[in-house]
Amino acid sequence: MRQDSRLSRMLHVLIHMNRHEGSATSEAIAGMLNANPVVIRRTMAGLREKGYVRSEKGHGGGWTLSRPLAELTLLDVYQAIGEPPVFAVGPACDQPECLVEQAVNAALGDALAEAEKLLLERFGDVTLADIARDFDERMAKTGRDVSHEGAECRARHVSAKA
Amino acid sequence: MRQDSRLSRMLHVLIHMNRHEGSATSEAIAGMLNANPVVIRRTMAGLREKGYVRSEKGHGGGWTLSRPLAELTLLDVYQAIGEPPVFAVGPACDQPECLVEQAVNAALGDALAEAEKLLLERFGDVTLADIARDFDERMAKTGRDVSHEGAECRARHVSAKA
DNA sequence: TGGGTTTGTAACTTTTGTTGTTGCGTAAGG
DNA sequence: CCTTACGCAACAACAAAAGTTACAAACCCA
Repeated sequence: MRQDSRLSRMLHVLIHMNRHEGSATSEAIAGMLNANPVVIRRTMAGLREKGYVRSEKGHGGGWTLSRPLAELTLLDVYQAIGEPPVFAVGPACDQPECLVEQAVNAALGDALAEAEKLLLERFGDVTLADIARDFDERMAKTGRDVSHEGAECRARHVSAKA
Repeated sequence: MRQDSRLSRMLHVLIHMNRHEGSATSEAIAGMLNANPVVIRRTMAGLREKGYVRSEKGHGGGWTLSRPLAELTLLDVYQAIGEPPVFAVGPACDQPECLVEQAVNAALGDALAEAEKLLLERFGDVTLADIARDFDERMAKTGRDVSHEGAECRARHVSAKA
């Protein structure tokens, strides 16, 4: 099953936007993420509805942050993109008649629910400012900001198997 | 993203096999799960390699359990089917050059790793005998075993939205 | 007002992974 | 030797994210 990268992408964008003066167009953002402008608009729409970003049309338009990163958690962003399914494993059937399958779903569901609860709690604990701070530390170590200077991430479609 | 139902299915099968005298053919199992015999063989192959089940060809052949349910945990079964990815959300890129993306991946990865650890711990805590016991309780309440008497689960492809 | 810029959206294609299907080989048994 | 089953490879169907195309709507500036 393919993984949904929308959350990761939105986090990435928001932090870049914070380090950016003025607004960024979908085109520019798509360039940073090595992605498609329309896909960016599609995904950012959720953030706009929540009031986390604003978009403006026409000359000098684009996207701007409308609240500080310290007031945004991973959970906020996750919810803004529509709370997509967290797990790639799950029951074969949601409303089984078979009592065995009901018991299986209950056991599996309990474990998954617990893990999801923990995950969302962790998401709620981390603000985008925390991530930005981690970025600053990484940059201090490296000595320079290599983000988006040249080659973008091209490793995405490389097979994981050796 | 579509959910992987192999774990759920294998749990379902194993418990039925335990309540079954003798062996069950792929055809019969596929009937119980409302699935395809070839898919069953494909998935059960992993369980066979681990020694959890045996398969025999020819007349009277089929699949049989080769160890008690109390000695099988959800984790064992999960590993037997090849430890498929647990999460449907994940990073856009595994080896990003961008330091922002590295920081995002670190934060996201930490939360996901913690949730996965908890999930697999829970999987390790639950034996198939536990699930079978839960089934017995459900049957006691209902008064009869309605499992696979008539209609199978057909709700699978029904839209979740109202 | 007119033209270029940029978002908003719908429709369609591409891609990736699970599931389903077909076909043929092999082993077991009567 | 013929039927029953599994083993396996190759391919089709399907679902969901991502990419693409096309066009409308809003905005800014000259």
